[in-house]
Parts: sequence; structure tokens; C-alpha cells
Amino acid sequence: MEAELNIAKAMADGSRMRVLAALLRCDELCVCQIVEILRLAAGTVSRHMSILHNARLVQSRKDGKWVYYRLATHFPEPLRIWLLESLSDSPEIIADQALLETILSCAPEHLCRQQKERKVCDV
Amino acid sequence: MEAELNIAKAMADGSRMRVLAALLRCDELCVCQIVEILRLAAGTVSRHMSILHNARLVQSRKDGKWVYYRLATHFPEPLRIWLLESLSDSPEIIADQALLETILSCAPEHLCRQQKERKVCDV
DNA sequence: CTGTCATTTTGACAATTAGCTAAATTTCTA
DNA sequence: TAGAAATTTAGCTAATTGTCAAAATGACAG
Repeated sequence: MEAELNIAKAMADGSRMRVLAALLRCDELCVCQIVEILRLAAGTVSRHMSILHNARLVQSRKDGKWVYYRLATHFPEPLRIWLLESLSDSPEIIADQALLETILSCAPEHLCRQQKERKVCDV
Repeated sequence: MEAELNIAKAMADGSRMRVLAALLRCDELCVCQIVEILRLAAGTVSRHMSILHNARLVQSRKDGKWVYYRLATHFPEPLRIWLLESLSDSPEIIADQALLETILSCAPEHLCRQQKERKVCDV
């Protein structure tokens, strides 16, 4: 039961559920892109991703300085179906989806620069 | 997303997952029967059941002094499949299953009496 | 090498939650 | 109607968790 409990706990957080919903609809996302969606501190996002990773719901790939996350190949199919079906008409998820379009249309480097400037400018 | 988050939170606890697993395999259980499986204080069990009820994963029926819980008729099918498939070879769940057989074989009144005696005898 | 950048880890703090006991509620029965 | 029994609610404590800021790590560029 422990594995299933870890999975349920991993899903039992709004931020992590939003990340899963985003990953259900795009191939992969790097940490700075997820930061852009959640608008949380990078450290916090990293922690969320490690919880998802630990539950084996996502897998990661390192490309230079960037770390990309995607759904695990063994992501439980029933859960994929449940999330996809039940979250499709959720306002938050739809809003994230729109933001995701923008995020995916520019390279990760731009995002990171933007995030840094935002921090400096205190916006 | 709120409804789905409530569902995930409801499942994200070992005791509640065990109750769901038990209810997946039997029609309904009254609170004192669930107490017998979880071996937790009645108040605690009641609270767990209200969380599951609030997430709309279970529904209740009152019969005299007893309250019976069963899976909600609208229990998400993908979740039912996931739990059934992934928990079927979990040691804890298998042990609960065996205990459940015993519990179902005697009337709820006996259980409640046993629980009371256990409390008095401090066993 | 040295500095910079993206990510992860760590430490602190606030908020949430599971557990208990005890009191309150509801229902049945004498 | 009074008492007993099953369940729920309330108050409390201890443990867990989400968050941030800051330090540490790992990778690339000059």
C-alpha cells in the first residue's frame, strides 16, 4: 500500500496537481517553466517535483543546466484517465493551459531571465 | 480542481485508503465494523469517514443506532480501477481482507459489545 | 580555474492534520 | 420519560507539510 499512498499524497496538493495536469498535455517542462506556471520560489518547486518523482509519477532528464520533467512512462493509466477527464473543465487548469501555450512558445533561457528580472525589480 | 483535490486528499491517508479498499470488496460497513478493522478510536474513525463523505467518495445510510457507509454511486470509475488493481497484492490490504471476513460473519451488535469490553479490560 | 546560472538542499516558521479523550447528539428500549 | 448505546463533534497535542530565503551543488563559458 505504501506506493499507492505515496502516489495519493503526491497528488493531494494543488500545486502538484496543476503540474501533473500541465504535463498531461505537453511533452516535458523544465523547472523554470514550472516556476512560471506556479509562481512559487524555485526551491519550493524543486521540492514539489522531488515529491512527484519519489512517488514515481514523473521522471527527469538533465540537459546542461536545465532539468526537464515529464510524466513517468509507468504513470498509472487509470490515474491519467481520471485526471484528464475530471480536470478538463477546471477553471484553474484551463488558465494554466493558456499560460502554458505562451511559456512553450519561448525558450527556457528567456523565462529564467524574466524570473531573475522580476526578482530584482520586485514585481 | 477543488473537487479532485478533495478526493486526492481523502485518499492520501493510510487509514482512509484501507477503508476504501475494504468497501471496494463488500457492500457496506457500519462504523463499529470499521473501528474493528482500523483499531482506532470511534471518534477518529468518524472523522475519517466524514472526510471521505465530504469528498463524495462514500455515502451513508442510517439504520437505527447504526450508520452504514458504502462507496458512493458516483465513485470515479478510474479510481475504482486503480485502487482495485494496485492494492490487490498489498500485504496490509490482504490482512484487512481476512479480518473483514471474520467481521462480516457476525452481527454488528457483537462487535460493539466486544469493543466496549476491550476498553473496560484495557486490552 | 573562476564566475555565472539553474537547480537542489537546508533551516526556520506557519498552517494543517491525525490521533486521543470527553462531551454532545440521536435513537432505541424499558 | 429516563437510561443506554452508537455515532458525531469539540478541544487538545504531536507530527507533518508547504512556503520562503539562503547556502550548497553541478554545469557551462570565458
